[in-house]
Amino acid sequence: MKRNTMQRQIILDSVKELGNHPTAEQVYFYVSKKHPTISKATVYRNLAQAASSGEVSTVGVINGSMRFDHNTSDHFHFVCQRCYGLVDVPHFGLPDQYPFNELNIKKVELTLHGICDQCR
Amino acid sequence: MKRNTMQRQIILDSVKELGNHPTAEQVYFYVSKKHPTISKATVYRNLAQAASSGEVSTVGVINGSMRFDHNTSDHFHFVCQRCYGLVDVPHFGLPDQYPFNELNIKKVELTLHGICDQCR
DNA sequence: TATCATATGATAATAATTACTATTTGTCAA
DNA sequence: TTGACAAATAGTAATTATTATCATATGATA
Repeated sequence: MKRNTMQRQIILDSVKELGNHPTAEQVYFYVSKKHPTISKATVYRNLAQAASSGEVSTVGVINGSMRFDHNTSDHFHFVCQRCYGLVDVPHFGLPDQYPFNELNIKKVELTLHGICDQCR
Repeated sequence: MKRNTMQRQIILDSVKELGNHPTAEQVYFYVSKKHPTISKATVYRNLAQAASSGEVSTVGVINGSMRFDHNTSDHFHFVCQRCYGLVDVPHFGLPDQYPFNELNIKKVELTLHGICDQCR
């Protein structure tokens, strides 16, 4: 059965505290400050676990690294093609009458790609 | 200036012939049959180039590998969370009046995740 | 055909992630 | 509270996808 470890708690808290769609590496760096002996494998393991249980969500792989998201409510993303920064975009209802409704949809992922204000 | 090489041609043809959202590795395997001495780096290089020039499109990284798409017209995707198979989903118009219209959108990526018929 | 910039092939290097394993630690029952 | 044990951790090796490097080859152009 699942156990409650301090590492797990710190990792999940850190994702929330970081806020902005961090990579596993960034979570590791942040967590290391509070818990210097934590292993990178532990961070990866817990993030993967939390993602599969729905405690955090994933945005997908951007510029080679998976991006995690503390916000598990329905929303979409904008990603800058230059700096790879991520911005939340509010969810909007998708039509119900489209052909993909016959599929077994578990998750809808909508990502907008472009150049952010800072980068233009 | 850009040159027309046999390798480049074979690679682009192969993406079209394969049809179904191959990885670079799968393109390499397929291309190798026609051109046994081709280098994997050449395949990666040409796919990246073709993607940035718009000759092919990319679906994103799925299960650790970038998936390429010969279909450059506007459309969306369904990806099976078990077998990682990809299916095209017809494009539908997205609303114009949403907040993200103030952003500099170059590309809209919509991916549905679920379990495909074969896998259920 | 000579020139030269660009592409290729072969392979090394990198980066992200996962696998492995000895050790530690929550949890639960007595 | 303690003992037992399944599950998690730390540390590190291994894997996998992709990119970098560079000597050689080859399209394109004059």
